[in-house]
Amino acid sequence: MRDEKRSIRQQQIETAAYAVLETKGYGGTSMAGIAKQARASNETLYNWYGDKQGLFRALVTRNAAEVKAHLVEELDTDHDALSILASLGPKLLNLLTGDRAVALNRAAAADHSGELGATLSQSGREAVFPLLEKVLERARDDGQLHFAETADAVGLYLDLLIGDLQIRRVIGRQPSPSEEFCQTRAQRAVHHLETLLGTPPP
Amino acid sequence: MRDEKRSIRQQQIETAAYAVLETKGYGGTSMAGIAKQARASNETLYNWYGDKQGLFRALVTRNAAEVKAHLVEELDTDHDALSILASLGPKLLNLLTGDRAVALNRAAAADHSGELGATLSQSGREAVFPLLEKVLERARDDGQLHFAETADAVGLYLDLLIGDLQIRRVIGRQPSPSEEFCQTRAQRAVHHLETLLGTPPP
DNA sequence: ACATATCCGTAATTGTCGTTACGGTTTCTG
DNA sequence: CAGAAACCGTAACGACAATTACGGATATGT
Repeated sequence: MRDEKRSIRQQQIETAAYAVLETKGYGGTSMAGIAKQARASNETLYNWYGDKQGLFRALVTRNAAEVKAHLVEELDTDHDALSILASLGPKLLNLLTGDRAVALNRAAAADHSGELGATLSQSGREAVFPLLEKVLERARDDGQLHFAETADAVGLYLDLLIGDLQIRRVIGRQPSPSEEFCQTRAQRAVHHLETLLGTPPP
Repeated sequence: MRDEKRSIRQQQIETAAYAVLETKGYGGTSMAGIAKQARASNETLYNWYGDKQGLFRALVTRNAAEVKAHLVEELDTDHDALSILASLGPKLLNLLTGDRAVALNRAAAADHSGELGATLSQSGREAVFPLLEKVLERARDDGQLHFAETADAVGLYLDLLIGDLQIRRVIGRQPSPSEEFCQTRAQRAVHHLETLLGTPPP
């Protein structure tokens, strides 16, 4: 009962942190600003998260957990592999180029210690990667795709899906993509993947 | 004679700025730090560049000019289009993921005004794009590639070439790629482009 | 209801940054 | 060579951020 309240409050604080981050940018985000936005006190922020970096670490890890949960949900079906990719791709693309992910990437870019970047990557790309490996290997078992190195195939898929969209989002040169855009782009990625890996090498 | 000295001094100052930027990160880069590293005075920095943003704008535009110069040099040959891509790709990839470009992208990510990002993109991707369009259209004229929308083809090439390498570099999760890595990755991009666009649609 | 731990609002502390100002020195110009 | 202009080194100023501290309010457990 006690813990639930705290958990709710943390959600509120982290939501407030995103709000400040998305409107004022990383440089303009201060602990005091987050506290005011959340109607919380400085003391609470420091008691709960230790320091500024700790707060952002919490944002990153929680976000990553949510991303992974979304994807695992999609994965635990017995649909055929390529149709899994078709439904998973848009969701993944949407998550990776959404406002929250972009704000976190900006924070990681500004963090010279590299810790945020490491956390973001470990719980982002490096958590999604093995899931995609499973999907693509299932596709290979079904004879839909042919490749030798699973990691290369996953890398190719991610290149086709994400491309340089994320970096362009991060430097502010690309608006948040629409749902349809993610749809068509994910379809294109699967289509190209089929063309490139659909026929066995001689 | 006066201008030459100033130009040399500006080079030194901007080199110093990169040095600080690459070792201390964007957040740790101050005007005073750059001045000290360049053995210049604060006053000179402000007289020449106006303010901090002006200095970074100068870095971005000068960097972009150099990138474009490198590429145009490559382009003004009469080699066949795909072999131009083969020699241009590694160079482009090297420039985009090199330490300087990464530092600038981090600066752009931290700049909430979006101005640096706009300048970086306009003089980077948006300057390279038309050059690549010319190359791909030459390939189409020669019957090597087939596509309807030139912009889509260029986008596909860039996705295959760059992928999410840049964003991973920017968040500190990917070391600066080696020359050979850029070579093989660029070759892979051309190879896949040929597979995807090499045969005319029905 | 009471004692206690927690939280809010606010202020203090300390440090840094962007920007401006200034005396001394070097460099150009005529 | 004299005067002017530009540049260096350093300091000053105001703003703001991270972090800590504290009194009053609020919720918690008994």
